[in-house]
Amino acid sequence: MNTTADTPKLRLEPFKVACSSCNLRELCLPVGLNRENLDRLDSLVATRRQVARGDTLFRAGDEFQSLYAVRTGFFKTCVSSEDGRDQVTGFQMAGELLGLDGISTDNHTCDAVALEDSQVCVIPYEQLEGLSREFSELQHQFHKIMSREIVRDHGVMLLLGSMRAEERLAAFLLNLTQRLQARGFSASALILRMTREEIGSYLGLKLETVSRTFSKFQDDGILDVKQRQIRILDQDKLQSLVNGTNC
Amino acid sequence: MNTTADTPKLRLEPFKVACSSCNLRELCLPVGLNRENLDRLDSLVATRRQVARGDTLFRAGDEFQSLYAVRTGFFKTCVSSEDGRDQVTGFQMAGELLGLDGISTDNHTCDAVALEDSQVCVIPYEQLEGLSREFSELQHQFHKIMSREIVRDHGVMLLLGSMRAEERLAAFLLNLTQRLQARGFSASALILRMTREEIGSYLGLKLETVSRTFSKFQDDGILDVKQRQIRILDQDKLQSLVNGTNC
DNA sequence: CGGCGATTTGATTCTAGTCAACCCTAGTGG
DNA sequence: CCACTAGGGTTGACTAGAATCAAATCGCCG
Repeated sequence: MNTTADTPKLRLEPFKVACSSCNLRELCLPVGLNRENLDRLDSLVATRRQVARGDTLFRAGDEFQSLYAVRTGFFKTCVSSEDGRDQVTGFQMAGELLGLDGISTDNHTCDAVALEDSQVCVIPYEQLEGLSREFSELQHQFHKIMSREIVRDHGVMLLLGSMRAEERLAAFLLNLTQRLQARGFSASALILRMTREEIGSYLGLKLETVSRTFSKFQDDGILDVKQRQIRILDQDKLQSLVNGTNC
Repeated sequence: MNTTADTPKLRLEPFKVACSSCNLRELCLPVGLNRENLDRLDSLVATRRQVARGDTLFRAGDEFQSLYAVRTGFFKTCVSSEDGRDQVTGFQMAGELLGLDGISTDNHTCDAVALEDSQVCVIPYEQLEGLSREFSELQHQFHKIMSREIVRDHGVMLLLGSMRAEERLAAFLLNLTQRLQARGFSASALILRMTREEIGSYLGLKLETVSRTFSKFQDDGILDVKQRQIRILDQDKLQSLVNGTNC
């Protein structure tokens, strides 16, 4: 969950930074594009946007115009029902796309909130459609990203529908560390960017239950928990909670 | 949930039936296509497949090659974790697409099982990508369908993460009748094609809880429940359960 | 230093899960 | 035609796990 977001250097980078030179290009939209096509994508993804911690990138109801690729920082997305209930539907880190929900009705259906000072690449959607008609690699990669989101959501449904609190938290932590590891961070230490309440909302638990479960993992020697700093002491035991291996 | 599936007439239709003459064209992939483009889509969606009740259209792990549009009948999709837990992720009726999950890894990630004798249109995916590069209406409609699936999944996450049993079942029934109504069926009477256990799996409840909740709705005068035949007696009360209006 | 939001922990309640028995209904075969 | 059976469904008694309510503590920021 550490990103380079908090190094002041980033702020001084030129406003335009090309996909072709982005260190996330192996994780983000450009996967599988050759040099020529990368250059064309660059011309599309021309602008960046800073989003300060706590600010929203977009809200439910906002007109949908662009997708956003997280460049640095960390986001949550949440939907809410008429009666005020709300549900965190995901946490997004560098290289992940935000805004796919907006395509269906031309309006966003969830809020995207920055959990730390963040920077996103703005991808005008109409232009993306246009470009992806021109070269199939981009088209295919974009479809894969949408499909992956669907598969991810099904995984969350499995978690919410059939796992107990400990299993949910274990699965959540393993998922986070896996994604962090893919970005070059440690697999065993992380700093949570979200509150217990946000974790709880994502996992379908109350914040007290999240807190208790962290404490239990600490007691069991699985984790070292210091507020939002987490160290995984026993990866195997965590994994076995998800698998149900030792139940 | 009544479709024309059980009229023997259908079986005698020619094997090829065009999207352009399909009565689902306002719900399915062809939305927004003009006549010329419809004809081109027809050439792509050339084959049908019958799936008998209880049979699988595809299984998790199967190679992904095609999407499927439900023409008649009713399906469920379910994912399962390594340890055997499984979760129904959706129920699909006429005009809805199956198989979107497969794009992400070129393998399906869930099982699609027919809950009644069904017929699907086979949409070869590579060809769909090709055609949607050629005309933007198809491309856009396809993207909308994927996005709608993501939005739908977020709704289910909200349901699983924050609703109580009664609210879940009420939301489920309202969603079903809404979709049936869009297909010309009654908004107040339906026949469930799935077992209590399958409903429970979808809603994150045990089958006993589903059964008890049906009974309670019956006692409260909200529903008339005769096995799988449901009649909605008090739509407003059902709606208010979802909204939390009268809690 | 004071205050606030976030977190932890304890005590209690309540919802849904578990286990078990029984009941329908449709389909089977004598 | 009817008894038999199996699978799905209902209901009851009890339990477990998470929610709720409440209080105390921590850590950060002005």
